[in-house]
Amino acid sequence: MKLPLSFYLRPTQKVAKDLLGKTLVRIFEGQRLSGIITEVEAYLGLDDKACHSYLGRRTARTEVMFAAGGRSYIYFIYGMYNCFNVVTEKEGRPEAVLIRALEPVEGIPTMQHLRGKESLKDLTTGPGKLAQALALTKTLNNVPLDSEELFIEDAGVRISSQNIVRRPRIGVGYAEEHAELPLRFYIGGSQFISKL
DNA sequence: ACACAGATACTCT
DNA sequence: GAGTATCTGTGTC
Repeated sequence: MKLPLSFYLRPTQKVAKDLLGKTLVRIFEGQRLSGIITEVEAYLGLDDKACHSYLGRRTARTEVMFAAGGRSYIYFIYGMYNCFNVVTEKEGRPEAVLIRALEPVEGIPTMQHLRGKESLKDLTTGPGKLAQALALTKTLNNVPLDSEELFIEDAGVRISSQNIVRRPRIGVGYAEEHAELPLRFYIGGSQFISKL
């Protein structure tokens, strides 16, 4: 079943861990494209130098993060890729979870076409890759995650906390003393991780 | 198995 | 104008 919006109105690190094993679903041209979430990163708002909303930076781009949890935050990066996040916490607390990798489940041929790649392992193992595979673009920024075209389901997969690996986040070297915080979470042993 | 450069355009200073 | 929560192809060991 679809996760209720209340799922997202909780501390960001809890939401991040609880997202592992859930199924991200995108309805694209009437077809279900989906995958099990295997890797995420938490971005902790005002006090987090790696976060776009650090110190309350409020711009056209970051505006979504200030809304109540349960919306999509999709931003464009490196002139080529999109990254998909879920906004967490209550209104006014600009925090989010970046979805970094999926295990592809439904609509694999369509994902292969959207990516221009065959290999299952190259389909959704990275934030830019999975956004491309699920056709997550600017038009899906700031939509509620109980909408028709984009939502997250609980398919009953349970990940024990013993099987969750915590590591520093990827690509946030600019964040100085916050760069090494262990805010990246992934399913131990999964083949569908962006990097080990 | 790494390591590095180039692509490419939006966002904010 | 500078920097970017990335990916890919190419080169070298």
